[in-house]
Formats: sequence, C-alpha cells, structure tokens
Amino acid sequence: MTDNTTSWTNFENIQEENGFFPDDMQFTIKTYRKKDIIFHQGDTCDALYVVMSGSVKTEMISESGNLMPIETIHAPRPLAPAFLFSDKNQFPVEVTALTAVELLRIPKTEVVRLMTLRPDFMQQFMTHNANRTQFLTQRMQLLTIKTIKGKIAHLLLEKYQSDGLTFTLSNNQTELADYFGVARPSLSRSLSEMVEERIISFDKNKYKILNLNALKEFLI
Amino acid sequence: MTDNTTSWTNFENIQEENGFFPDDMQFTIKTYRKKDIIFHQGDTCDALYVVMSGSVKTEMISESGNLMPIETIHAPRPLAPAFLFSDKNQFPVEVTALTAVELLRIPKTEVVRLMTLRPDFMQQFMTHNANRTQFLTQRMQLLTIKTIKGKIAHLLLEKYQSDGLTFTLSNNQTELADYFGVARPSLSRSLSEMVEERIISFDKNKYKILNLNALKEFLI
DNA sequence: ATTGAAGTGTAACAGTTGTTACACTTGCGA
DNA sequence: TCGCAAGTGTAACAACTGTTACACTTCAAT
Repeated sequence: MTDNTTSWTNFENIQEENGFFPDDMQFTIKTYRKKDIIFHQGDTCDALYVVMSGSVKTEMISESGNLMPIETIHAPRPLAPAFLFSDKNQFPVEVTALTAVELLRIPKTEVVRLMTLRPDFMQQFMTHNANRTQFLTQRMQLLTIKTIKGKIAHLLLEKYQSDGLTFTLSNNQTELADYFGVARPSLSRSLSEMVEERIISFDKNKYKILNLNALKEFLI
Repeated sequence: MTDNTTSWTNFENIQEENGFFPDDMQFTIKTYRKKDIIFHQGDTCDALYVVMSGSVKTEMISESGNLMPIETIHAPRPLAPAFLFSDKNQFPVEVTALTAVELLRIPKTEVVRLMTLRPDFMQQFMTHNANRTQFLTQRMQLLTIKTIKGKIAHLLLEKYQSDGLTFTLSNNQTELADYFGVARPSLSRSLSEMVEERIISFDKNKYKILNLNALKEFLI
C-alpha cells in the first residue's frame, strides 16, 4: 500500500571505484535462480544482505505450516536489516527468489566498521530502519481498527490528507480486502453501504468523499 | 505481554565520570512533574530523549480525537528512538509524565558523533531498535489472527515452546482481552469452550495443554 | 466479621463478518 | 468474434463476536 522503500543507491555502485566504500571492505556476492529459497525462517542472520538485482518475496510460516505473504522486495534494497542487530538474530521469514537474484553479503563486523568509517552510511542505515518501524506502526494501527468501515475510513482519510476529496486508489477491491485482512464480499458490501449512506462514491478505482464528518465517525 | 525492554544501563551513569561518554558531549536534562505533557503527537523529534527517572505513558490520537494507550515506559529507556532518524521525524504519540520525570536530551548531531566515537554505543542503539521492530512484528502477527481461539492458541503455543505443557500466565483474563483487542466476556466464552472440548484446562492463571494438535488447528 | 473491589462465569440478544454461490461487466487475446 | 479471466455486486445463511446484565467467588482492608 504505502511505499516503504528507501533508496539505497550507494549500493548500486559498490563494485565501481567511486570511493564511497573503503577499498578493503569485505563482501561477497551470490547469485540465485528464480524460485530458489534464499533463506529459511529461523536461519541465523549474521550479515547484512542487500538485493542488488531482481526481486524476492518474503513469507511467514505460521505454526500450522501455512504460508502468509509479507512483502516483495525489489533491488536495490536490504533484506530485513533490522534483524541483523536484534538479540534473536534469526530471519523471521522465508525468503524466495522471484527472479534471478544477485545478493550482496557484508559481514556484521564489516557493517559496524563501515558505519564507524562512514557516518552518512550509518545515517542511511538508521533512516531505513526507522522508516520501516514507522511503516509497521502504521500497519498495526490499521489492524487495531475492528470494523471494515473503520478500515476504509482510515485509508480514505489518509488519502484525503494528501490528495483532497477526490483521488484514485492503486489497488482493486480484491487487493484492498487482503490488505485489510477481510473477505472480499464483505468489503464490497461495506463499500456499497457507505455509498448508500451518501458518505462516499466511487467508480472503478476513483473515489470521492461526500461526507467527511460521517467518515471520521467510523474511527471512534 | 512480552518484555520489550533493552537495558540502557550506560545512561544511568551519564553524569558520572565513568569515561563511557566523551567529556565534551552536549546534553541537557529537563524535569517534568506528574501529568505534564512532555510531547504532543506531531512534535518534531530532532534529538534522542531518554527517560532517566520516573515513567511516562504514550498514547496515540486517532483522527476522531480519541486517545488509545500504546505503552508505558519506565526509566532508563529511550523514547521512540526509531523516529529520530526517520524521514518524517515527528512523534507518533502523545507523551505524558506518569510520575516526576527526568528527561535526557542529546541532539541528533551529537548522537551521530557519539555513535561514530563509540561503536558499542552504536550497537546498543541498533540492538534496541531492532528488538522493538521484532516486538512490533510479533504484535502484528498476533493481530492478523482473526478468531479469539486462534489468538489464544498462538499465545499458549508460544508459552509451550519455552515452558512445556503446563505453565502460568502473568496476565489475568481482563488484561488478556485487552492485549488481544477483544471483549472480556468473549474471551471467557472462548476459553470455556476450549475447556469443554478438552483442548486445555486452567485454574486461575495456571494453564495446561491437553490436546496439542487440536490447539495447532486453530492457527490454520 | 463485614464490606467492597476485582476477577470470573454465563446468558440472551444484536450486530458484524465470513462463506458460498451466482450473475454481470469489462477487457484482452486467440 | 468468441471465449476466458479478472473484477465486482449481491443474496442467503452460518459463524463469530460484542454488549449488557447479573451472579458468584476470592481476597484484602476496615
């Protein structure tokens, strides 16, 4: 939904002589084929991994063995960088290659050294993690809203703040339902009722807020 | 529920001459009285704040103006450290003093300098943020489980992994219901039904798993 | 011993959502 | 043009949860 990507453009040139990284930095690059499993859930995470090219998907395995999709990561972006420094440094997800993938690996000790040498790298790393935390916080706030109409109101009011009363959503109803964690027909029903109550109107992905105050009421 | 506190013991001695912090480090300490509002939601967060003594509570203001409790922070612990480095560096919550409070303030530039000078401080900072991210991820996983019995199963199976089939929960039903985000009588009903089905048994806060496989079924 | 607060069990009813099934539209490719 | 897949609207019913109210137990304080 919200774009959670921080640019990691410096990594794009890691193999060139641009002077950003120290010459003696240790790193390895490994390639994977499509559908390869890169990491299993629970694997130890003792290095910083960055997707240099291609894309991977992450999935969470529930206790019952089911797979729940979490997110898709496109190059260039680090892979679960927050867990490198956590006390329980294990991958919380299953990581699978969606395409051919080049994966950069920098050992934790090198990351620490790099951060000490390059304060701007450290800030970039910190900022990326901070943005992810903020993303998670927002996602959690949405999940704590119990009614479907409340979730809809939350999303539309967020859009309203940036785009005004009329805007286009980039997701169809099926995707929205997944994002909200509700059944698709239930979402459709709630939307229809809100149209019936003249609170919103929509056609395809173009939405219009007709009664702002009524929309806010759903968040109480 | 889960303890999310990382020790920040180094800060306890910040005013002493223990050599951990550079002598010329800039910081200020401000005191607040009970019930003082320390930060408003949306205030700019341009420094690292650490609760040195006392405790504060954080609350999120919904669009409708309602307050939703997030967490209580006891000294010594940093205050929303993740947001210092985020692109939108604003406090996501309202911060209020629960007791008399001493608050340490270190400007962002000083934090960066400190991290460069002291790799162990940087690691501690990173670890704390990483643990918070992991905490949020776990919390979110629980919220994505829709049925009450599923939430119960999730919690009990987590306990089972560390303590075995018999264990004591540190929360009563009212607290559990809040943690799950469900109504207290609904939780009680679900628990009773699971006892009826001979999947678990409990007396006060002492729980026993009778049918492990049936418990796992609730997570599908 | 009595009172009162906290925690819990339980029931009846209302409200919301999920499930399932089917119809309809749209757009695209064969 | 035809057929097919994707997206959507809708209905009937089941399942689950919330709300409200009340009874009961336990335990600590007076």
